[in-house]
Amino acid sequence: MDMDVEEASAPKERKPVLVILVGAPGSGKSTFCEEVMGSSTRPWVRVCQDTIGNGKAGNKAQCLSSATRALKDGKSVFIDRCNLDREQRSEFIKLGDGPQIDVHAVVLDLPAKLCISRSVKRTGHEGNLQGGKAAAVVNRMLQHKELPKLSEGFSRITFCQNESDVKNALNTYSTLGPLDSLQYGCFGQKNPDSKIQVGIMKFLKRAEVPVAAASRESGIEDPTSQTPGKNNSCCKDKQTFSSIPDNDNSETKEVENQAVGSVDSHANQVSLDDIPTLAFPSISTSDFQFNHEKAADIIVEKVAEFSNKFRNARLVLVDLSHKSKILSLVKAKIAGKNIDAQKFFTHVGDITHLYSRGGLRCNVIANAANWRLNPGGGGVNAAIFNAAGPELESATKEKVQSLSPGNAAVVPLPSSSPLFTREGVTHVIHVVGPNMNPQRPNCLNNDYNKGCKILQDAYTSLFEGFASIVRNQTWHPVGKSENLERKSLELQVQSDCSRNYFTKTDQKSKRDVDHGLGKSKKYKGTRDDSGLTFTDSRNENVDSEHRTERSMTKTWGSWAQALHQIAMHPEKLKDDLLEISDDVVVLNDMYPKARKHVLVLARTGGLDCLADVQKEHLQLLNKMHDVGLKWAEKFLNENASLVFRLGYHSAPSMRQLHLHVISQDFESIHLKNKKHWNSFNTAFFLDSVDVMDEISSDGKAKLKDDDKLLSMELRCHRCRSAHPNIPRLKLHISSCQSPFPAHLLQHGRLVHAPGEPHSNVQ
DNA sequence: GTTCTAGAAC
DNA sequence: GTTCTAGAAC
Repeated sequence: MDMDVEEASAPKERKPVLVILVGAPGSGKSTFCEEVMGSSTRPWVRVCQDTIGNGKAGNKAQCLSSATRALKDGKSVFIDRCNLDREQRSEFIKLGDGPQIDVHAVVLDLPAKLCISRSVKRTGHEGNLQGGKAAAVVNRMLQHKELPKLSEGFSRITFCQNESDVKNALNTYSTLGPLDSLQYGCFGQKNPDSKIQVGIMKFLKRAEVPVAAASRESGIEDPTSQTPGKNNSCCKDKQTFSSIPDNDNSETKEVENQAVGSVDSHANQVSLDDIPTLAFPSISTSDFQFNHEKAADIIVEKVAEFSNKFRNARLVLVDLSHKSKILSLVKAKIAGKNIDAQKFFTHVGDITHLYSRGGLRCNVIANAANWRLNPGGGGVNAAIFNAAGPELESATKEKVQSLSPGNAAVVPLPSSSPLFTREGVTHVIHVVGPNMNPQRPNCLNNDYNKGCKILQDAYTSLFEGFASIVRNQTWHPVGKSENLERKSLELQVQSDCSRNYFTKTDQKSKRDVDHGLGKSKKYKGTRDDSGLTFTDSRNENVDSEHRTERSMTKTWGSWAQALHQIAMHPEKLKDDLLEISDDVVVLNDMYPKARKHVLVLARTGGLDCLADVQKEHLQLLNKMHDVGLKWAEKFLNENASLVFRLGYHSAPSMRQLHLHVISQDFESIHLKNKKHWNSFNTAFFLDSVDVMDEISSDGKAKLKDDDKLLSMELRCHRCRSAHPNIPRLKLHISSCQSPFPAHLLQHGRLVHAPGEPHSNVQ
């Protein structure tokens, strides 16, 4: 890297650092300064407003001039005052103008209770803030606090939210020698993962997995889940730092400051992560009882080794709890290393729900597997196998039978796996680490020489496996075992529609080619108005005849023909269809909008949509309904917590009458916009039972094809609460336990497992 | 149907 | 600056 060159050629320069402490009275600012100054080899000056007037309180101007003098003398400076709002900080930040001084913030964002109790207890405080009045002052100050952002002009911000964070920060600054400088960016905040620069995004677009990149949703946070009155400042801020000369970290980098208030919830995370990302649990430290300190050293070592090798990929260490020891250890150890905070960070959350619950997009996850590679045991292994469904088990078996400690195996996840559809995970990498637990096979009996070596090997294999995925996905993102349906469908339609290709898998590359060839003109409207007939034939050739009055409804684009082609020639795709009979074809929706989402496709020619359906088709509707029910019941046997709804879109986008059988969790990364949601959750969606009634009594269905329905506000399908955008809606529905509206509970509109309370569905 | 983009809206 | 939407492409 060019950094090495710089280090070799440019001698390190003595560079003062201006540290602006941010914290309420009692947060420990003065103690922090004193401790650092007591052990640092760097000359420090503490500028304290409480004592600057000859031991008595002074004013801001005095502080500013005192700090200026010290910085001129080449000394590093602590600004020891509360600095809780932006305005207070701004003038001090200006002292760092120019490249010669690094301006840092150290935020002592400790619980208010703690600050208050310290303030109340202390005597002889320099600022005379002690005893009873302290509580009121601290409370008032904290109500108005504004956490610092990089955009204010800081080159580094360290957030401390508990004593251990403070210790780490103390250590960082105490050991900062006169010639050292610290890495730029935000550290220690609860949600370090997050957005990446748009420019980088564009650059990455070509190298990504289509499904993982399918959505650009972000902003996942649910105001309804916040305690009212609590600080809900999930403010995001991006800042690009251009090169700063004479600094160890003089590369251009963009970092994000995500100041998080007192709400301690990973659900607050905001992410736009289309970059290849490996999420991995700590290997061997759980059930295999590997020493945490040693494991943390190895993680840091291996991350340092690999993270810089990845140009456009990220590694994320995941654990379930904020209290995770291994996360704290790694965070502490990584602080001193020169590792880009965007290429590696830690994340608190469930590795099987990183996207749906944490907003963190990871296309690859690592599994702390057992040597048999079976779903047994507990912890991460059981959770991942469970979440990925039987698909992972079979895909794993196909690939490898067993794995010895220190090794990893990459398994592409079939597209039918819930982890694929819901979370965008395309690969699972099984890793087996060393075992120190005598209750488990292959115990190393505390031999850490061997153990460390094996753990190092395990991480090497894991990261190399990830690297191979990243490399291979560059231009052929859909792997062999992934989404056969899509591929076949593409072939099918290509062969059948001689003029208009419907290529899905190939879309990206095709688009790129198109740029060179120029775009075809749009051809909606007149030219396309030839076309469709409605005889009862299955011969697609009838399409080129004339239209009858009943079907003046719609003009179908080339892309909308896929289902029609399947209905006409299901045998060509038989391996990818769930069921074929004389009347219907059943298939998985290519872009499922829920955990289970299948289509029951009518095979009758000329039946493009509900508008075309008449009394004569009643028997067919009944049949479609029965087949749909049968599949719903099959899925309910596998997972009794699901709830299904069967129905039609008033105005479908795809030609050929099809019944949606869709589970009501709507957990899918393919559900991306208002139209998607509203097409299943407004009157636009017509329940199959109602349609059959209407056809039976009136000979036609009451269509609700008003476009307004599709652009209606987003409301939860259970509790009817409104949500401002899709990410927030999804977050809400992932936990909403309200019963379904009464209307849906009637007339068999919802299908659930016998005995399963429909009000308590996941 | 999905994807991408630009520009509006926040 | 980020997020959302609409329009156009296929």
